[in-house]
Amino acid sequence: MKQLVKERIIIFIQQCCVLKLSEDFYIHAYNTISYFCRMSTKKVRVRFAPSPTGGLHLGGVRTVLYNYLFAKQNNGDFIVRIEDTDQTRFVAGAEEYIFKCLEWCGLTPDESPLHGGSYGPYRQSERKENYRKYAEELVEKGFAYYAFDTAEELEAKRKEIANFQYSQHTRSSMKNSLTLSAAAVETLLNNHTPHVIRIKMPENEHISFTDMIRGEVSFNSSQVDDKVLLKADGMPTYHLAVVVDDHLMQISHAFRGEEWLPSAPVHILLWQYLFGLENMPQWAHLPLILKPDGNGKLSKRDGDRLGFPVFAMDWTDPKTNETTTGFKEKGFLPEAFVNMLAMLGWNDGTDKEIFPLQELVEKFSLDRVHKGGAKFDYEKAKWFNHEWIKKLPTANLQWQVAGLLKAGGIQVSDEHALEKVIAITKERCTFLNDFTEQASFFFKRPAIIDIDAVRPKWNEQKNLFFTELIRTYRLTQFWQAADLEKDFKEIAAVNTIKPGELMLPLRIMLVGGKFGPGVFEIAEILGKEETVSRIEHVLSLLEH
RNA sequence: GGCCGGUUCGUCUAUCGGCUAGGACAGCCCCCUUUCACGGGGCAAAGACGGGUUCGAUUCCCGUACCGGCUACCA
Repeated sequence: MKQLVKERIIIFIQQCCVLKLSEDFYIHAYNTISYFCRMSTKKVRVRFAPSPTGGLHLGGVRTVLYNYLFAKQNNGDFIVRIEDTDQTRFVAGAEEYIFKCLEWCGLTPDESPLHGGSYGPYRQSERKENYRKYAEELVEKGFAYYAFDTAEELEAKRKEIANFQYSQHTRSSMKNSLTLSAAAVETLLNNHTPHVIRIKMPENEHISFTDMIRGEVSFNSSQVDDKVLLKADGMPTYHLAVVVDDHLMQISHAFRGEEWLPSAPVHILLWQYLFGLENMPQWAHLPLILKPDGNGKLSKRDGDRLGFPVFAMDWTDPKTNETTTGFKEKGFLPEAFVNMLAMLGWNDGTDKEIFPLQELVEKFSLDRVHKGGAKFDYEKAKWFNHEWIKKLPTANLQWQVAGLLKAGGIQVSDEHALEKVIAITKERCTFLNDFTEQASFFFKRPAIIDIDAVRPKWNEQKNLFFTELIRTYRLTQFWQAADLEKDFKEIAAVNTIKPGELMLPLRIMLVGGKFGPGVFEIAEILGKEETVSRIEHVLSLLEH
């Protein structure tokens, strides 16, 4: 059935050609129709292809996210392929780190070096043998050539000619299989002379494709240089590797950052030469995430400079031993981090901003992804986190807060109390780490008491009030916030002191500082003994 | 410089030719709250510019400006 439709479409296209419609029309119609043909037949397979050279940038995580959302929405596979073709940039631990970040975000790959799959290996360094034959096939077909120029020679050229590019305009003056005799090339090759394989960009050819986000994008091949496909060390460059592996791994849709747009014509040509355009994945070039101030791509340095994380998790550079704080360690919830990233360049068309991952899977659509880059707004990121802390059920926060308190030397034994504490403090926590300040005093008498907030206005009358309060609290049968407040106000009235004069002292006695939830709610959770004891303690401090 | 892409409040964005241009973050003010928050209400704040097309352009087209990306045997 599908085959039949396909054949009819081809006939239609041929008729269009007979009608002498413009070439652009033909190309566009072909792209569109072949896209639909593939959509109906091919399983959705997407890939995130990071280069393990350091911390995982938030832009990278967003690319992962969009890949993931698209795959899951279409019952497809999400693959992680490690692009480690540059051996000079190998960084120990970077790969493991990437997977830890993905795990934290809850974006689990279906296939990867860690998760397995039937299209492995998933590290390009382990697929080295694959690439040379494709590069040589291109040479044989006349679409590529050997180049023997040394690094020094190239550097000299660049010095000599401003904006030098190895291209159809300059290749005739270089040392390559197009300028050298066949015998000379043969000799050089036999002598294992270091060489690369470069694509031979055709002259004045119109190259275009339909980007899922930007629509039709076109280039003229004369403007594109002869990119290296296979390096002297036998490793492929990104250009060759991405095409070969996307083909071998049956990738149906390829998402990547906008910075790749200029090299798209190289990839398209490679697809055309090697595997056929009809098998090429659909491209989507994602908008960039920009610096909040000034301009340009957001970088790790901007985070350092402006005081916010850029990496998903803490990253320690193995060379300098320097650690860069990540969103996780800063106190972000993965739900909030993912939600925030999703909204940086996408929306569902309504005013809704808070989305759990599952809902993103359902609602995500590429045609609602923005074309323009977005400046990163840390304030908004914090807002997302705050919203998620408030939204998440207490139970989901409990173990994390317990961990935080434990790190601060507080072992929580009363789970029920912790639950109550989280419930009444979470609205004032922007970061998970804020729970340390907001919750600690419930379980441990405050080490620092802001006595100066009380002392200036302290007097004997107040002293008597609190003494009486202690007496009353000791005797009370009901230890509920409402009752405690009632008793408090009654005693205040009898002593003719405004409750307002006494609330802050009580807060300081129980909390240590001017923060926290309602003071009687705090007392309720602290319990009779602890509340009375803390009041007595501060009272004794005030006597001196 | 060349090529490619982009351009709505300070920021993220809505609008798929009818706009008194909506929402959110941040800012400011008020209410609630005898802490800090949460919450509620309000204020201020935008279509880069110039041409077309159209009864009507933020929306479509073309220029210009500006911003960004790329221009490595890095990804």
